[in-house]
Amino acid sequence: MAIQSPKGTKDMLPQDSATWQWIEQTMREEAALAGYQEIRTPVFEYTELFERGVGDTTDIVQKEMYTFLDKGERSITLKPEGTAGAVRAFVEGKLFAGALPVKVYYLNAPIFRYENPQSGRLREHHQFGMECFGAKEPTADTEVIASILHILHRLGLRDLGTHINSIGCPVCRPGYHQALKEYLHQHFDQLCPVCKDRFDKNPLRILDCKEEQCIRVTQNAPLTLDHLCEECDQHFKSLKELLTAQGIAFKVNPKIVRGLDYYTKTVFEITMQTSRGELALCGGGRYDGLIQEIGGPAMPGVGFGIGTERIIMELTNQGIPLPQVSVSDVFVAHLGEEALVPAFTLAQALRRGQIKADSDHGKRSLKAQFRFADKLGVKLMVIVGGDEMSRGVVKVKDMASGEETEVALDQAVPYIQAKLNENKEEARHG
RNA sequence: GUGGGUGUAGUUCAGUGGUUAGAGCGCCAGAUUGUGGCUCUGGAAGUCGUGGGUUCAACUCCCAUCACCCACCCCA
Repeated sequence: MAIQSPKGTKDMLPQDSATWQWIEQTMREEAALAGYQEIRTPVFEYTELFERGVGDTTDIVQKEMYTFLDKGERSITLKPEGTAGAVRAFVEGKLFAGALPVKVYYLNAPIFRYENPQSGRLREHHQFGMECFGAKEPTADTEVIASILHILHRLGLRDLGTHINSIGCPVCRPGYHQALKEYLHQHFDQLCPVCKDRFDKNPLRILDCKEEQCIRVTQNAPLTLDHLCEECDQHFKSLKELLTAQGIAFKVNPKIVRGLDYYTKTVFEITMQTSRGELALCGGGRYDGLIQEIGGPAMPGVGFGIGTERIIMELTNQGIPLPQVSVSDVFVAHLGEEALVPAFTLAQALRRGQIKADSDHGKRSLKAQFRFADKLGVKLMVIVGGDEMSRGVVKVKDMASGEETEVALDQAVPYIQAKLNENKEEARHG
């Protein structure tokens, strides 16, 4: 049996590369417009980074990390999310000492979580993320939300849900936890077994449970929004105003909790509709305590991560046409073995002339070369045959019109350049 | 971790115990002796996931096992 890719991983095959590159290009451009620069951090980090950053009571840390000991007995973990690594690099690179805020993005960083794969869920997936370090104002929250929505809009996606919430800060959270636990305690018997377990460890997570019995209990549970301190309340109000002023439609969803412990104040999700309900495309929020937790100065931050595979899933769901790129614009066919090298040489010359050109490496029949070239989607076919070679010419055939022209071999490159430009012009005006 | 489904040609799939396991698409060739798409004709291509069992006979029934897909939980 042939070796397969590991469970939950997926190859990006050549037929998908144009789609990925198009998405990446859009992300780069939109991030640059907002003043974000690229950052790349290692695929693996010391496990402690995620235990401290993401939080050791979260599902991610407790059961979903790819953790192993390296040969030096150090505990290593493959990135289960993008923010902690970016924050670590920000602190280690002492970027906090320079001009603030520092705004960075990471492009399709591989993210690993040990889960059972299914539709829209992989063990390795890729995330684009934007992080703004050193700005506590809600304009920063608005900026990152607006950027990702612009990206999704430019890709052609519509009807996505933007959900926001505020989960408070270390000032207001203890009071909220107490209120929530008091409430849940009265209905403890009605909770699902998993949530009974969560009660002590992470009561906030119970709000996110989808078990019917728990939804019934949590319907009337106290909300973080009703227990915000003055500062958090103002921040959230201001965020809502800013979003509205930017023309961004959103819904306040007081049940959004997020699966990472570092969030403070703003949390948000951008969701898509699937046959099985809503699925998060993008998740993010504010993390005003994280930079300090990781050993940096007390400094606020806000950002998000978005899964590229899920973007592609949604592009497909919405039937949005994906970019098709012709592999080659010109194919140089040889006729007879003696023409093989001259055809190859001409293809090389075309490439030096900035033309995407290809030729046959084998001894295929002219017909087979035509069929192959047709599948590549070439615009022009060049035929190098014995008859033409003896007269120092080649034939150039326009694949769309079928029209054939004889061209002197030493004029072939400029002729083809001109011909392709002409076609391009026609396409633009037609 | 728990439950459901599916494994047959390169691929998508048909095939409910009985000759030599089929089809569409793809691939190769011919019709067109130097020309693609459309059409027609022909051809190559299979350890029927793997291991065991029942049977005169197994792709088909039974058991085990592996892989993949889907769902729950949680998330991107």
